[in-house]
Amino acid sequence: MKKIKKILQKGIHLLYGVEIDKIEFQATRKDFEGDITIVVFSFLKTIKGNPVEIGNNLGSYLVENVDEVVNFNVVKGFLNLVFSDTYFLTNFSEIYTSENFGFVSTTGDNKSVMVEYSSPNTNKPLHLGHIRNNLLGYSVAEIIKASGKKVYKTQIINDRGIHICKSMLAWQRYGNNETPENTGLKGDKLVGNYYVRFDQEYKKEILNLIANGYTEDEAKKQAPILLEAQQMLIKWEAGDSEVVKLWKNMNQWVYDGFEQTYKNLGVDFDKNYYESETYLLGKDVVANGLESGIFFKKEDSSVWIDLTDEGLDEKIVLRSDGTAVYMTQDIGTAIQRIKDYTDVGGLVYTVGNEQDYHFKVLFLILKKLGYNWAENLYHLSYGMVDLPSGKMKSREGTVVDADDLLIDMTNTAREISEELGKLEGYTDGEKESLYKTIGLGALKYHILKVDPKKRILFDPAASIDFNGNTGPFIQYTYARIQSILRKADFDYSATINDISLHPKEKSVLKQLALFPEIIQLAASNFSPAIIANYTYDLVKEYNSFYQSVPILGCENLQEKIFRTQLSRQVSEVIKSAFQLLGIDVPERM
RNA sequence: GGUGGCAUAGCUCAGCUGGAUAGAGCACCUGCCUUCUAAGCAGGCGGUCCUAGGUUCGAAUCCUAGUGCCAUCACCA
Repeated sequence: MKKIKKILQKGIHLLYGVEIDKIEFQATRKDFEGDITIVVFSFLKTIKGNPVEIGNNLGSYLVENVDEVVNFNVVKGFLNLVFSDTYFLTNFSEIYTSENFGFVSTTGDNKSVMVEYSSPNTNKPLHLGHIRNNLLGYSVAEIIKASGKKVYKTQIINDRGIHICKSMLAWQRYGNNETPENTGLKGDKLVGNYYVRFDQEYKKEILNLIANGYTEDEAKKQAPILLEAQQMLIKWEAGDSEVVKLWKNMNQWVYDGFEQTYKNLGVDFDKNYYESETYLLGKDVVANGLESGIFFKKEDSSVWIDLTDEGLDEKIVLRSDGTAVYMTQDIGTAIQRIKDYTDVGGLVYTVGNEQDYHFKVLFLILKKLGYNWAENLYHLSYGMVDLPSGKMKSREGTVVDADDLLIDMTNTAREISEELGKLEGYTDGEKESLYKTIGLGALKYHILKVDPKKRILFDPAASIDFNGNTGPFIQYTYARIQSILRKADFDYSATINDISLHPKEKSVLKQLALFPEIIQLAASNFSPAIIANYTYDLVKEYNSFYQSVPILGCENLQEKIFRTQLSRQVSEVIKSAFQLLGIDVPERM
């Protein structure tokens, strides 16, 4: 492409005596003949004349002077160039023989990136919203890795605060010493139940107080159970051994439960941070910033930062009683991370778009504190997952539970597979693992294919599709290719360079060649959706090719070899692309 | 009210830094399993790209204003 650009510039100079440094190439649209299109319109400012005539002149010049260009045509102001089959075949053999096609290996020059995702509260189980968060964060981490940077995956566990005390208190009052062991419940589910229980009791007490003449606002503040929870938080901060013991116990239950869900979901972390361990550092930093004048203190001794010059408000960073707020601990956590990993030059936060403002402020504060890495902070902000009934609310029980959803998806995959009945010879264990691969593939693809910043409407009643633009469709194509490769019991390692290409082969080839730039594009946009949509297009092209021409049944050996190689390469790219999305591919289905 | 995001086919979504007649899937209707896996392929139906202006040879895409939905503007996290 660079070569053509150079020659074209030379040609323009020769024919018209002017210099043009910006020349744009684009893939030729399907309905026209050609491979690459140059838009002649954009030259009209420097070259006066009829665009069609200019196109014809430049086209002839290129055909004469560039070996790879064998033909051209001009439609209106569009110059379509036709490339030789040799060019495509050479291109393919480079792709076919390259190791990890499309992936850029990590080099020492690039600063590492830390990607934060998941970051749950430890008072309730994970739900569909967390699933989107986890899938996005995990996938973006994989994509950045593939684009050539070292990546650390991390989460911040929100293990302190009033919400934790609520579950603790309800368990103390109504728990009868229930444990995950003696109930058989997952730890996060057990704790979540008591969080809901707290809310029920709290609401009862409010109604009671209102009946006794309190206003609603008063009742909400004066309910005994809430006061008791607040007492508990104070005791926790003071290090009360009884409370801390209970806290550790119940948090551990939750961690064990999360562990299982993460494992089922197929995500992992290199390092966990706990809010209870970083908020103190945040407080120190605020104290220093107060001395250097970045923050200021109000009469009630709360500490603030003034961001009105940046078009934002004043924002609190420390309460009047000296305790930390959300912002305080986030400042501390960020700094702690760079301390722990000195090679990290930037942080990515996977957090819902309801916190856009928070992160804008956080990034500004860190910049004002003078950290050079503060230039490389990115809030991977994504839209909420809403149900037809509206927002999901844990306290009201209107959530789609993560574990339940994973089981549902596996069940659906099982039903469909059994109906199709293509798995003779598979053991029960192999089947179950396949159902999980397919079910999870459907769910993950369904969520990842949409642009992160858009909100998703999830209807549990209308089940996720397994046909069309879906994970299983792509997995199916992969499995089909594997089946061909299993049957290809001949040597297809030779390099093919002198056959004439079928249009369908050419389309597949063009789509394949895009993979490296797609990875870079997805990385710079932090968007798994770009990978998903690319893969879908590739698979569509391949299936069309598959149905139009024979592969193993091909009579010409050269063509047979080439088509087998092409199929294999497509399956490799599917596998790589799905790896970036955290989706497995099956050998059969 | 201030700020930010979103708005494309009945539904779910693509459409890259402006380019040709706006594309897929689902749903609905036709065809295709005697050949490498039909979770597939080929075709049909379906559009005021929210509205109105502007910039440009050219706008779904950029700018301005408006409308609608969502989020946010807490000594909650």
